[in-house]
Amino acid sequence: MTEQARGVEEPPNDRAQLLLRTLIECYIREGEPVGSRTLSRESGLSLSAATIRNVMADLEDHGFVSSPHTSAGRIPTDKGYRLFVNTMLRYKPPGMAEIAELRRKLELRAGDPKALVTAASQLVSGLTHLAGVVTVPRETHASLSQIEFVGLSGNRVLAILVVNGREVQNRVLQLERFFPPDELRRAGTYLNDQFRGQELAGVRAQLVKQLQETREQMNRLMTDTITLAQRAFAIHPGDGEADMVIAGETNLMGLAELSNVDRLRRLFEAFSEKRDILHLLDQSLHGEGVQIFIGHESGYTILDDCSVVAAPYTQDDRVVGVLGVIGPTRMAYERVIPLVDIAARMLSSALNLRD
Amino acid sequence: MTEQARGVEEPPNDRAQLLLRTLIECYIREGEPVGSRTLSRESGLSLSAATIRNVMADLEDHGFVSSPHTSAGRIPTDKGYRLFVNTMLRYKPPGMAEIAELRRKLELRAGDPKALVTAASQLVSGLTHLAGVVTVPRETHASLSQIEFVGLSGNRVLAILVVNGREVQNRVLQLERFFPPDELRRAGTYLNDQFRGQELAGVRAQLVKQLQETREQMNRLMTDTITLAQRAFAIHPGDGEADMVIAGETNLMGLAELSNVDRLRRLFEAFSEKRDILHLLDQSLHGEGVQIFIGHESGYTILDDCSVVAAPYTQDDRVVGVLGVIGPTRMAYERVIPLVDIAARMLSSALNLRD
DNA sequence: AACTAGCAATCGACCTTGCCGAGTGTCAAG
DNA sequence: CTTGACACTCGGCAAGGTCGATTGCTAGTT
Repeated sequence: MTEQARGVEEPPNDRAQLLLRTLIECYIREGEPVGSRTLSRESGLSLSAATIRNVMADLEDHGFVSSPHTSAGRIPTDKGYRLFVNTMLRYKPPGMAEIAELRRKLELRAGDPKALVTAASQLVSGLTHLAGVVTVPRETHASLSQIEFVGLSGNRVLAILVVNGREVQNRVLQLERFFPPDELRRAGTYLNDQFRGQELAGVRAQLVKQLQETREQMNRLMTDTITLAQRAFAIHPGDGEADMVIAGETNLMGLAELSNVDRLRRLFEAFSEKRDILHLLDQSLHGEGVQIFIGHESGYTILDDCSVVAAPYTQDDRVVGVLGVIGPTRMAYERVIPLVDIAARMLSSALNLRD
Repeated sequence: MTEQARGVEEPPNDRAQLLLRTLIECYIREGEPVGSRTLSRESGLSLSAATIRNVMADLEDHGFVSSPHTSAGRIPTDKGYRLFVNTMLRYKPPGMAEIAELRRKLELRAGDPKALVTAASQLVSGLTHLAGVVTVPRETHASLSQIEFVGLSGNRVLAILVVNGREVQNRVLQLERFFPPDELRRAGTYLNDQFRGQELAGVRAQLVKQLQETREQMNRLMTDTITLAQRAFAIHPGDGEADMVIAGETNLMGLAELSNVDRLRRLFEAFSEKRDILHLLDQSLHGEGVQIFIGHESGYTILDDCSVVAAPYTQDDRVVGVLGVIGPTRMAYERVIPLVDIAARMLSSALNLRD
């Protein structure tokens, strides 16, 4: 029994790999099934079409390529793309001009995370002609810089939290009783003195503890202050769950592989639902560097025939979000992957720019 | 010379109108060109197909219908739809269940304009199976309830404006020098005493006047306070220009009349550009009640084959935005128009709910 | 043993043809 | 003014045919 005959999952030999690479490059370029004659011309090897057919039959047996029907060349399978991406990709880094544009447009928005994310999404979308997607940074470590209370009409109070010295969060609290302005001010001063510079999560924990201790002493004023603070520091809707910004979805329209209108609609609905896409991107949060999900690998049938290339980005050396693109499986990986990589780095550095 | 022969723009006679109405109702229902036999069956008049053909020829001469080609029935032109909508529409108001759903889901979000607008957009989109679009309320009259300053890192100061007793605006100001906390507090107290309850625009004007008067007295502290305030009340980016929320764009996919992929893409690009759509909706801001733009009437070629049904909504008896839907010219006007009307009223009342 | 050439078979893409049905315009008769 | 009859037009559909590309296989070559 030869190795071949056993039909196990060993990688194909060098020649077959070269041919697979040529085939995938051709297919990505042309978008049409590649036949043996074309490969014989383009591979660089001086092999006849007949020989190539034999190799192709092997590759098909091993599941790297498939034929849409008898007598239309071969197209890569997800497994074929995976091998291609893993072991035989020749990266083409973006040109200096593109890098410069990225840097310029991102640095322009340094200091405003929301604008940065939007810009990054639009930039990668524009440069790749695919859909760009960036999750908004999650507040992993949110240290309290300042808190203020402002009385609104009725029993409502506006809590303003300044976090990490630059981001501002507003929370409107509906309270049980009216708090006069000076009481609000006193509460603010107390909290600022007590908790400035600490993590929000930690503050919450301490407040609970204090509340129990103080309640025993029946100090009404203190209890109220702490209750007020607890409300302000309560988990905010949207605190934990991430959000994302998508740009250039329209680039996906008119792509041959998504010509099925119904599939395209479901894809767009997935974009506005966000849930599945976010779950997928979450997986890139852990793991370093560029992650690539090819076709069914994502696990979401909506993304069949689509690939996702994503890279985490950091703030203060912690991963806080993911930048990536979504496009057809047949995308120019050799250009997209380095671009996503660089864009994620630039976004990180723009996020960390202090002003 | 008979009236007919003069070929002027007089409306067609009753019978022709009835036939036109039947034709349009048929076409909206079926989506296919309507022939003379169908009309003869459905019109209720006992006329033969031949007679109807004569009437149709007249209607075509007057530009109310057109034939895609010889020997395919007739379809309405924009002008035909216009006459239909203006003079012979039989409204079908939405059912109680739908009205109840609208009211419930909107009242749930009373007090949060942004959430209201999003919900309204999704609701009308869902009920009509078209794209829902709502402009966010413009702050026509913004009376200052309260202003507070919070020092941030560096020379930056966060200004918090509470407007109309409920809406909160944050503005980060990059200042020339450092303002210590007590100076910020004094400025806040001064401005609150001076301007509480006044219109933002008025405040701006008064500040300019005060600045000139005070400058002559060389009161450094006062000048600085006023400069600070001026910055806080400066025209905010996005203050003047409106924004909007679109929901259910995907409903437009797969509609026969938008099957042209390229047209669909341009339409979606117009959605994300927003500019043209906003201009169009602006026209509905003035004018009362439901406005309808049919096909080319909008003046934007992107919206050819599309109609826009929109109605302004109010806050404190002033028009502050527009609620509407975008769909194919061939839409069920008799259901959509009353729905948009009611939805706009409900949005108004939800906006005016005090809590 | 590896490679190649040749060949038949297969299949999709594309075009033509013919035909059907739906629809129109016209005309003469009622 | 209405009607039925007739000729004509056009899109859609199915059947059939050609063309080209590609494959699998086999037999021959290096």
